Amino acid sequence: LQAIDPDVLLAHNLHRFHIELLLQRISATGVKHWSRIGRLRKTKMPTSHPVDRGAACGRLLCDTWVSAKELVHEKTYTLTELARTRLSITRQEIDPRQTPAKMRTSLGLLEMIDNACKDSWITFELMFTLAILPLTRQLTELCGNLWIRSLQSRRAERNEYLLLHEFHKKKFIVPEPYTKREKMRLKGSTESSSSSRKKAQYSGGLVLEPKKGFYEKLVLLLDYASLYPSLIQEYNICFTTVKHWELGEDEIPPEPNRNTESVLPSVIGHLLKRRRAVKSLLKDERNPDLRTSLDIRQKALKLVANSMYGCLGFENSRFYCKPMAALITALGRKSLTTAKEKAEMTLYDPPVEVIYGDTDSIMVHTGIDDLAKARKIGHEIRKIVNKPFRFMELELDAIYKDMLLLRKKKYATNVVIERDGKVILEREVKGLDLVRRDWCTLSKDAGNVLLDALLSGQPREEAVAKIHDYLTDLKKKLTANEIATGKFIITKGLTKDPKAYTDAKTQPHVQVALQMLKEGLFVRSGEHIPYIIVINRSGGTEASSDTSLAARAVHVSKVLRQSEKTTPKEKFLHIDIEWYITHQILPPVARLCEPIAETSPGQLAECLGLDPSKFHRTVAATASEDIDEANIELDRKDPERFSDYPREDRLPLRCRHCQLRGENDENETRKWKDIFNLEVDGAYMVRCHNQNCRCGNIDLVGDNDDIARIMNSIRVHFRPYLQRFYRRELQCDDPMCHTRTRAHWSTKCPTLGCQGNLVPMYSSSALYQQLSYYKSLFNLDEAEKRLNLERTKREEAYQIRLKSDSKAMKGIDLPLNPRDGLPKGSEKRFELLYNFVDDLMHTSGHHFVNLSNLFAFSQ
DNA sequence: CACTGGAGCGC
DNA sequence: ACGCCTGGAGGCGCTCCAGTG
Repeated sequence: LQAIDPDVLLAHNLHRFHIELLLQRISATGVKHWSRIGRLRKTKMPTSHPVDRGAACGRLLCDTWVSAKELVHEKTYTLTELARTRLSITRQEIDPRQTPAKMRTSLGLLEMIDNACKDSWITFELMFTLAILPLTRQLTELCGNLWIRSLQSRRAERNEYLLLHEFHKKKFIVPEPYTKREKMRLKGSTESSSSSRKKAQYSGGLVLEPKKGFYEKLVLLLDYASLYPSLIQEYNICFTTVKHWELGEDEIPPEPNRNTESVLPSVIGHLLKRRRAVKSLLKDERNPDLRTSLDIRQKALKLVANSMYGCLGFENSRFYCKPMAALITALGRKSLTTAKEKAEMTLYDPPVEVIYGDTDSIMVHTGIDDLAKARKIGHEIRKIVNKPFRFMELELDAIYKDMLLLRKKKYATNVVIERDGKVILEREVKGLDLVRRDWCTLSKDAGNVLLDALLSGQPREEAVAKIHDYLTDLKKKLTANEIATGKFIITKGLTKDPKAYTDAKTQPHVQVALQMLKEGLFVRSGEHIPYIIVINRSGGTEASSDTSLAARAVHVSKVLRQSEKTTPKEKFLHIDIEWYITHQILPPVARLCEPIAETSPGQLAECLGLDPSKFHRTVAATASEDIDEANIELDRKDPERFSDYPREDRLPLRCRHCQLRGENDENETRKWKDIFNLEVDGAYMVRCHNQNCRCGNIDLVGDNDDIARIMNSIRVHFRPYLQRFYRRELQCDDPMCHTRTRAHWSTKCPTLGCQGNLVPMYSSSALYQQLSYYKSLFNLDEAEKRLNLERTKREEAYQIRLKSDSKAMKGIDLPLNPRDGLPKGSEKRFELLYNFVDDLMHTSGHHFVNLSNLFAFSQ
């Protein structure tokens, strides 16, 4: 070191391992001048945190482990894995326990040296591939902090320095950071709770309720470019404009005055402006070296701009400001909501639908296949949303050919990419089990096969058949032991040192880590443990679930090694195939197939050779679509819920004069639906549609005779529902079991071997639903509200179009008020009918009957 | 069944 | 004024699992 005097020290895990190791060996072997590791003459060797204590000051410390974690997303960050994914190099690993043996022979020693050299080169290449030095240098130049700190990826400190310089330049006095004692006092002796993540301090981004399902028409992805930075600019959010010092706890500050430009928005604006400039340079640059360096510049500018918000919410930051962070997220939620509303306000045929959205994006189902048309819709929505903003910009980010939307933050799509006039599809999977490292490869393979089948564009039946075949075949291979051991590996990360876990005995990866420690291996927080679940070794001959899961987890190397040398002691390790099928394959597979009507968890389980009756509820319980009692109150407030009420449950009425009714004929039905659903053309709801009717297209609710007749119709129509309810028949909720019974002493299915639960075939809530439907037919107040809402929506949409588009839509229909078309006295009669149904509901008391409460005594 | 800690995603 | 010691560095939202009482 003294001779070379390097500027940079480089290693994988340098910060947490090599420096400490070097110092330790120096002191153990008594090497003099330890401080030559750095460039300052120091007398005392630091006892802990040598990097922070400046043991190597004067040199840059580049740790590829730290940098890779910040710069790229990987499953694990071992040198081996990074070499594989980033450099396509297969790195040879040496078990540290083999080291002493290798050191004893010259061949072994040579092997070790060779290995160490190769590792050095790999690390070196990795550093260049990730462009660690140029990028951190850019960040440092931007923010004015120390380069070595950028290499430690301390984002909060970077932001701190950027703001310090900026405020200093503008002659502001900046806040002193809190001392440790002050922090303690502020927190009011809140216990340290070192474990995992704290509870959220304020609310964050909005996630729209996904309309789950499988979409086969084009879906648009629209999102705000750099939402939080542009919000800061748009609303002039700054330490000087947000009155954060006047607020109570958990109060969201009012929007600041937008007419001045304050420090923070100008800093952000500056960053974004520079980035745009660099990007435009990049566009025309042909020299590949300059291109990479420009690309790094723009990436650094983006990183800094994007991390500003995060640091406002970071308690230990000098510029910590919870109210500002809370205001930014609140405005973000508002922006997302307005984007959604404006998108739905458009008038397309078929109407577009916002099916999902997360924080800064909305996904719009167009219902069409025409790419050009869909793109046009996207740009129109974009225009409408962006209209009022100065800085914020909604962009059409992608178009999906089809989409499987399972839950919040969990979906798979085929992205449409146009290259040289040709359309290519690219799979994108977000949040599903198969992108998570805590599922074994076997499980992910299955997931991928399923997605391939479902998103292939082939008919559903074929796809489902393929899936069933695949699972059946998989089961066969599993029982025949034809699957490689590697496919069973599950990986989990340690968030703290293995010994620090309070519930160590329930966590497989912690158990394995503890075992590794016992065997003299080096394991600590941040590492990822690969393990396999085996059959209980303590001699259990039958069920493998005798022992807890954690106790049956074994490190991969143990299982792998036993296949090489077959010592009888280690042959005890049998992979628990049954557990893998029931816990690693079936649940993710069942979740993927949830929106697919052509199959069911029971059928999937059967393919895997399992008793289907045991797995009817493998899909998360929340997936239940039953309307439970608690939701009734909520449902009542939603007048639109009857717009697609099943045809067979709708009330058929005849016109007194022409006997027109619309039960069978498609067109007629549609008309009648319009009549009774008080839809957009509300004025027609009480009129006969028969052009030649002698009623003269007047009203169906014309006089008291009509009232009596309609009441009677309702009574007659309702009777079968009531009877069905009182029959109290129960059926098994397992789709494979067809048991029906009137037994009510137990909720368990009486059929032998079936694990299902009995549920009412016609529940009290279904009955309530039916009554609510009748009611909705005659609720003029609700109808009026809805039509008014629709009217304002259309008017606004019209205005927007008028402004944004010179040739505005012609003949835009504004909905009428339902009361406008009512003949004299009809309003009164509607009220009578409404009250009639209301009475029916109350007198019969069906609106809150709960079967399980009713029969609770008998359980 | 409700609840918790832990993990690992999405944005 | 100086020596000595310690400890950790972006946010929240959302499943999903295993275990507990």
